[in-house]
Amino acid sequence: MALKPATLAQSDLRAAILQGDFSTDGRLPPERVLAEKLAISRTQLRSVLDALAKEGLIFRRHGQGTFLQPPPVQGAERLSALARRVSPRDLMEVRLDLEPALAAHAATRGSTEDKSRLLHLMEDSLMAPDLESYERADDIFHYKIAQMAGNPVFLSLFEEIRTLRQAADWKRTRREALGLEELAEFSTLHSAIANAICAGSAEAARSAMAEHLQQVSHALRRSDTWLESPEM
Amino acid sequence: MALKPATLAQSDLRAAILQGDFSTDGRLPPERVLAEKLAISRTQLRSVLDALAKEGLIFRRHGQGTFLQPPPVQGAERLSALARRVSPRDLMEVRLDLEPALAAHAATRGSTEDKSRLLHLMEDSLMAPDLESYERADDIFHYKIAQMAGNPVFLSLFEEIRTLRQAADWKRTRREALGLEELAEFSTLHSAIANAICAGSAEAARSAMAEHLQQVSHALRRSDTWLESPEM
DNA sequence: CGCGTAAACCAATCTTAAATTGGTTCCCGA
DNA sequence: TCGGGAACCAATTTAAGATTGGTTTACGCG
Repeated sequence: MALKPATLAQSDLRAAILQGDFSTDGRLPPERVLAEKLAISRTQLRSVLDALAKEGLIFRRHGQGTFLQPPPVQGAERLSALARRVSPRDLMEVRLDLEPALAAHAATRGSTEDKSRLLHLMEDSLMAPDLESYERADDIFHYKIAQMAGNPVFLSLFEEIRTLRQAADWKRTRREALGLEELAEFSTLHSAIANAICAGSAEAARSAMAEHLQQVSHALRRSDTWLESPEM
Repeated sequence: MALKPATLAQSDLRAAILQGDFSTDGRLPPERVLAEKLAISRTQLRSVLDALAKEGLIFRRHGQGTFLQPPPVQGAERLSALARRVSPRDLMEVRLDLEPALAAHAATRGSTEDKSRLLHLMEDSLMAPDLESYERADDIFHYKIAQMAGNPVFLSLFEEIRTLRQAADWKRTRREALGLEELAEFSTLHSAIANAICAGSAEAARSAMAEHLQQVSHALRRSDTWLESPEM
C-alpha cells in the first residue's frame, strides 16, 4: 500500500545534490563515496544521477567525475600554457567566429526535446538574481547550444575555448566590467537566440548570437587588460 | 681571399636537411644528435636551423622536436579518443566554418613578409608533380594562413582539427577520391585565396577559402565513408 | 678582446605507470 | 524476479622521469 521508500527519498536526494550540499566547487564526490555518504547503494544513486544527467542538471564524464556545471575539457592541463599567451581579445575573436556557427547548426539539427530544454535554460538566465548565478546560467546556456550542434569536433573546440576562458584571470575583470543594465540586455538577446534556434531558423540564430557576442565584447573591451596576456 | 668555410658548408647543410637525408618521417633527429652526425657544433647547427625556421622551411616546437612539416599539436594523444567518434563530414563542417575566418584575419593582419611567403607556398602547390607532394604543399599552405591570423587560440584550434584529420584513417580515402583534374581546380582556388590575402581583402579571402573547402568537401563526399566514424 | 665552443642549466613536451572515476557485467540472496 | 554488492572494464587524471628545444655561463683560442 505504501509507496516505495526509495521513491520518496529520490526527490530529497535530487534537491540535496543540486543544492550543492556535497560539493564545494561544483564537483560531486565519486559515486562510491557519495553512495556511502547517502547510505544508499551505488545502483540506487546511479539511477538518480542518470535521471539528473538526462535532464541536463548534472554533467558526467567517464574518467573525470560528476559536476554541477559543464566539466572542464579533457586534458585541461595542456591549456594552461596556452592560457598564459592569450588576451581577452584573442578569445572573443574566436568566440565571434565560432559560436554563431554553433547556433546556426543547433537550429538546424537540435532535437525538439533539446530545444524545449534550451528555452528553460534561457528562462533561468533571465531570472538570475545576481551576477554569479547569471554567469552559471549563461555558461550552461551556451554549452547547451554547442551540444545541440551535434558535431563532436565543434563541441570539443567549444570546450577548449570555454576552459581557456576560465583558466585565465580576467574572469574577475569581467565581473567588474559588467553592470546590471548590460546584464538585462544580454538576457534579451539570449531569448532572441533561443527563439531563433527553437524556430529552426539558422540564419536568425547566427546573427542573434553574433550580436550577443559583440555586445559582450563591447562590454569587455572597456577593461584595461583587453590586449594583455594574463602573464601573472 | 677564401670565403669562410662555414658559409660554404651551410648551403650544403640546408640542402641535406631539407631533402630529408636525416629524417624518414619528416622529423629531424634531436639537435645534439644531428650536430654530432654532421660533425659540427650545436651552436653552428642551431644557427642554420634558426635561419631555416625563419624562412618557414622547417618547424620547431620546444619540447617536441624539429620537423619538415607543421608539427602535431601538443597533446596529440588526447585526440586519438575523439578521432574515433568523428566522421569526415564532422571535420569538413568545422573546417568550413573555421578556415574562411582564418583567411579573413590573415588578410587583415598578415605582415607583408608573410604574404610574400604565402605566394611562394601557393606556387609550390601549383607545381606539385604528384598527389603526395601536393598534399604536403597544401598542408603547409593552410597552416601558414592559420599562422598569419595572428591569434594563438585560432592557431591552436586549427592544429587540433589538422591533427584529427591526420589521425583518422580516411586520408587514404581522400587519396582515392581525388583525381588530377580536381587537383588542378584546387590549385586555381589556392591562388585566388593567396591573392585575396595578399591584397588585404578579407571578404574576398573568406569567400575564396569557403569556395575551396566546399570544393574539397564535394570531392570527399563521394566517398562511402562520408558519414562513418573510422571505428577501426 | 672577441668569438665560438662546450657544458650546464632551463623550460616545454612526451612517455609511462599508477591511481581515480564513471560505466558494465555478473552472481548471489531476499 | 529484482536489487545489492563485488569484480571488472574503460576513459581520464596525476605524477615522475625522460626527451628535446632554448638560454646562460665559463672557458679556450685566435
